[in-house]
Amino acid sequence: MHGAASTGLPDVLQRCDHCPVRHQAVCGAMDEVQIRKLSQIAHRKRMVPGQTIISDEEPVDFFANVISGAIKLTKTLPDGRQQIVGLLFAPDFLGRAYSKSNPYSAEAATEVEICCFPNTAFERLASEFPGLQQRLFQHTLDELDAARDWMLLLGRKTAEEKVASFLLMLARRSLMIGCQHTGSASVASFELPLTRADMADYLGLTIETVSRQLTRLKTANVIKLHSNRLIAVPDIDRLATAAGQELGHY
Amino acid sequence: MHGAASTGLPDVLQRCDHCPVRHQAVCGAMDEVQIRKLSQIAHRKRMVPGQTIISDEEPVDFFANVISGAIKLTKTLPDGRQQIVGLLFAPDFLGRAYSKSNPYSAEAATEVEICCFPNTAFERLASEFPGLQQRLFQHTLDELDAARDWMLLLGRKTAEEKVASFLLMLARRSLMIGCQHTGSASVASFELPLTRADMADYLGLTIETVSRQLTRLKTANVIKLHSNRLIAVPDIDRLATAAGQELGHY
DNA sequence: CGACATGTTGAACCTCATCAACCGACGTGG
DNA sequence: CCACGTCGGTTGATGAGGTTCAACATGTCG
Repeated sequence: MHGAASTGLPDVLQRCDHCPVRHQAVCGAMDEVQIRKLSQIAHRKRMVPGQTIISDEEPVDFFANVISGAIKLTKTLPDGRQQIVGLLFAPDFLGRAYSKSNPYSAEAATEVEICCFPNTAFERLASEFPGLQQRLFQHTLDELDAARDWMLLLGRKTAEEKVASFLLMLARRSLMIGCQHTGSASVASFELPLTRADMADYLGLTIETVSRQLTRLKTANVIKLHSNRLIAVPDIDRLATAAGQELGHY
Repeated sequence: MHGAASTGLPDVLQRCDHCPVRHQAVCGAMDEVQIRKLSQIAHRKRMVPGQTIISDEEPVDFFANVISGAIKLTKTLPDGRQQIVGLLFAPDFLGRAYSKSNPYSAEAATEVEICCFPNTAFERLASEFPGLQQRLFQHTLDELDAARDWMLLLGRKTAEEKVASFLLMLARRSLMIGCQHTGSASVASFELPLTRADMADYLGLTIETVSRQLTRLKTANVIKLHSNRLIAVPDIDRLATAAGQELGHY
């Protein structure tokens, strides 16, 4: 249950140097000396789907990098209606600077592996090293952009556009990641990191509507559903059109 | 048309020292020496309702503090559907660090007065003075929280709750501001900074629905409409309930 | 005064939510 | 081994909440 320990190597040697997100996450801003300090306060954790990572009730005493899997940030109304306000993937950063209390909860959507740092130690490191702070700032700006994109989706898009937009986001992500390895395959295929229920909570819809729109997109040959979770996009431009983004930008 | 010039005083003396947001805006983090530097690169601007301040097309070469009025940040779909993704009031900061291009437009919603700084000079100041950068970071975190609150509203709230939530936000704002002067009046009354059309774009609704929900809240005695723009809230807790927030927190 | 912008109200329509039945996969216990 | 419940997902029927279209009211400005 503990990634570092399972190899038998001392933690300090094992960690960070072999970390898959060493150069993409916030740690990317740090040099060898810095990273050594960081690795001394870091430890990995595995979570199973549905497991709560942070709650909007209790104070949080750690930050974390996402190493693998997907984490959903959720907000809930008193009567139980829920909205996913953010989705965190591989090199993303979890946690809010300058505040112990979180206005939302974080929950593992899939199997998740994270790398945790105690609050205080990490903040001290950040104040010593402005590059780290700047990286956090940058990441927050990206999250803000994403949140505002999603506001447009939630407020103004139709159910079909919403589902298509979500798939488009994942398709682009999978192409981005894929392109580093292969040359370029314009056929994106990927696995859905969310259940229908989570998709509904992310898109401001119901489970049923999500399901229906998926089958609509399937019968229109915009996507292929190999299984409940496996999706292929033969023509990404058609998907973009279905998402209401008239080709070109982005 | 130029606030500083109209008094006949030299700009450097006039500016900042008498600025109404001197201690609340990002400049609040700066001491006398810093603020003198800042005042040398700053200049005020007035805008009329509807005037575009920054466009998502063109690059932006300035930051700005909002001194008075309301600014709306908007995103638009290719077919014209629009969503307001942020609203800026008096001590707020306009502009995005680390990026020339903006993913949204900014437009004056009311009469607006802003205090502009050229991009490069301001960023140099920020790098000299980490307190300023941190203040910007803080402000960005607040914007992110607000955006995510709004995602919950857009995705999960009913039309009535949306309108009530918007009014509640303004009511609380007016109480916050009012409390500094008067002791405490639990009767909030304020002026709507947005037209019905803008409210619709903010709430993900149509003009007609906004209008109808306003009259519903009026006939239910949750609010009083003195004119199209003037609102009074006799019992703010009832408004909070109508907004779907079961008393207490926030 | 008429033209125009802003806002309200009514009627018809449509998208999406709700309620319900059903399916297949999986795990568990008799 | 199979009956059983559960979970995630699909599909259908129905209806409500909001959009759309249209008429009208009000206020402002030339």
